[in-house]
Amino acid sequence: MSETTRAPARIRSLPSWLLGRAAARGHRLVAEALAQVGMRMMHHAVLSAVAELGPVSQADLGRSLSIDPKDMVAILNDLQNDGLVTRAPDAKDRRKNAIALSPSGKRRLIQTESLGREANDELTAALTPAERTQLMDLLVRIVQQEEPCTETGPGG
Amino acid sequence: MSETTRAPARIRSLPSWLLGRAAARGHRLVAEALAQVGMRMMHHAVLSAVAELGPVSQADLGRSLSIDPKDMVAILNDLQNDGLVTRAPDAKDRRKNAIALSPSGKRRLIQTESLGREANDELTAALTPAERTQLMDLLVRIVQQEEPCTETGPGG
DNA sequence: CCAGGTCATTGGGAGCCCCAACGATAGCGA
DNA sequence: TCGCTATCGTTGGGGCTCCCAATGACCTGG
Repeated sequence: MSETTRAPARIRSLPSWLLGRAAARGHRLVAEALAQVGMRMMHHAVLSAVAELGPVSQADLGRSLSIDPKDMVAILNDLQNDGLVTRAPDAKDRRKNAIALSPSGKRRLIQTESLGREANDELTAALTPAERTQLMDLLVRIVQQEEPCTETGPGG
Repeated sequence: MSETTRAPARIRSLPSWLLGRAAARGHRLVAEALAQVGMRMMHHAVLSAVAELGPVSQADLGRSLSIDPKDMVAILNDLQNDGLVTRAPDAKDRRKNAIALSPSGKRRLIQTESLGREANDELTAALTPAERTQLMDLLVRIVQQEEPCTETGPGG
């Protein structure tokens, strides 16, 4: 078979298709890396978000990361069972849960951030640092199309 | 509302995350567009690939598009039921099915290609044509990392 | 003929995404 | 105070993509 099982140019020329393929590879690499510590991409994302946003409700967490509330429950159950986050009722608003990072969570986050970086380095191995920056810029502009603003005041 | 439901910078800085978000938006846009003719992204991809590769086996199709054989069966069942492709046993190799485009499929493909283009234009609306080209180039290089060769000999 | 590989098909399952509903709570106006 | 509306966490169902395994039919090489 000199046959090119090669790829249809018409499909390949669609950004949506390439994005899907590239995202699939990125997900695979990150998932493999995080599996070393028994975590998934979403686990790491939530852990990282909690670290940055401080004690935060599940709803805010979900909006920040575009995670479905249903999935958020499962993720936080996992993280809580592993002692990586605390889930306490918010005194000011008893509907909310205040999600915060535990000491274990801090330590785990250091690991997962390192693993995530490695995986992303491999993902973008074919790119120069400048190209990687360029890629991020382009992707941000694509993604931001669907979250027009939610402008956050600068002085918190 | 000084909504700081804003996004964790640490996660946002990961190419894998941005790729995932961008791909999700791309998939959503394309899926919405193709739903107008009762098709999904994979349907269009297969249809387009069949048009380019001519009569082709399901296995080759799957390898070209990174589609699981299991999913390929379902997709081709749909396309065949809609009369868009023909699925005939290959005379040379009776294991294979020769998938080919029907006249209806040709017409449908024209529609779906148009719809796909529109959706991708919306997806990349924030980008200049040059930036879009740049994005494609970067994505191609990321994706090609995992399909090293399949060398189609030039001098065949 | 036999062994090993490929092909289409079937099955199970994981992970991410979307929609809908529920009880509990908060905020507001009457 | 009583409703009304909205949000929060939770549960349920379902769709789409991707991965792994197995089967019977078929091709190739020995």
